[in-house]
Amino acid sequence: MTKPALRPYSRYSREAVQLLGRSIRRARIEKKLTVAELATRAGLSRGLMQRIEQGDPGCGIGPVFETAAIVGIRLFEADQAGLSAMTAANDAALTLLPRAVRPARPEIDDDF
Amino acid sequence: MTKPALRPYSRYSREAVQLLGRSIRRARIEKKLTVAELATRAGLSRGLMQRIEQGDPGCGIGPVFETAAIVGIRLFEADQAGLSAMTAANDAALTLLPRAVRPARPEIDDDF
DNA sequence: GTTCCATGATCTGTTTATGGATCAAATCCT
DNA sequence: AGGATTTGATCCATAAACAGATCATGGAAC
Repeated sequence: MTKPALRPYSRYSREAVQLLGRSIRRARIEKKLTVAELATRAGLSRGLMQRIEQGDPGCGIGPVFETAAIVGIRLFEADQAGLSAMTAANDAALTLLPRAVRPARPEIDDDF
Repeated sequence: MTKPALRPYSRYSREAVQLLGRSIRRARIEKKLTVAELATRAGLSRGLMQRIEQGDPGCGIGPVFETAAIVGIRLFEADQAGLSAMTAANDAALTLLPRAVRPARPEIDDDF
């Protein structure tokens, strides 16, 4: 009896998390780093490091991104400057949008 | 007295998490979705949805990636097929690497 | 083959995230 | 401006993540 998933993640996001984890593992091995070594560098436990590499969706996004950065994986295909630029652009776009959303009426069709 | 961060995240990973969160927010508003609506679709609470958009590194990577996917943000700039391809390529590369890492000797230089 | 060590898995206790409710403030629409 | 509602923030109870230790297995180097 396999444990049912607590949350029904979509295939896309599940695969994305796993890809990131396995990419970290690959980069770690190529750099000849031990799981324990990488965990220490990232400031987390070996157990968590293993879960990250296995693609556990329950892992905090902070620790995952941190280890990815340490082994040299670029997020959003951008370096530090690139991230700042994207952030600025995104924030600029946000100022042009309404702050609160008024959901479109479901268009009730109740006269028949 | 401000609360010291539990974990010292690098600027890069911190900014990456924030960028993802604010990108989700932007996409959500552009799609005219309410925080509550998006939370429901993703199967999580409104409170967590807010933290995700604020770039809280403590949020699970699963919920974050899931909401990103729902609002149409592509992870690793790849669609479903792209993710599968990248996963396959990565796994192939992994088979060529040693499974266990033997850390390089510190190269002790003790004869002088 | 033998030895050493990395890895995988499991357990326990503590910390933290998360859900759900609530309230005030901000904002959108008429 | 007025009314409705989204949003932001906070609180509490519970579930889950995380750290740390331990044991068994398997791979790497010799």
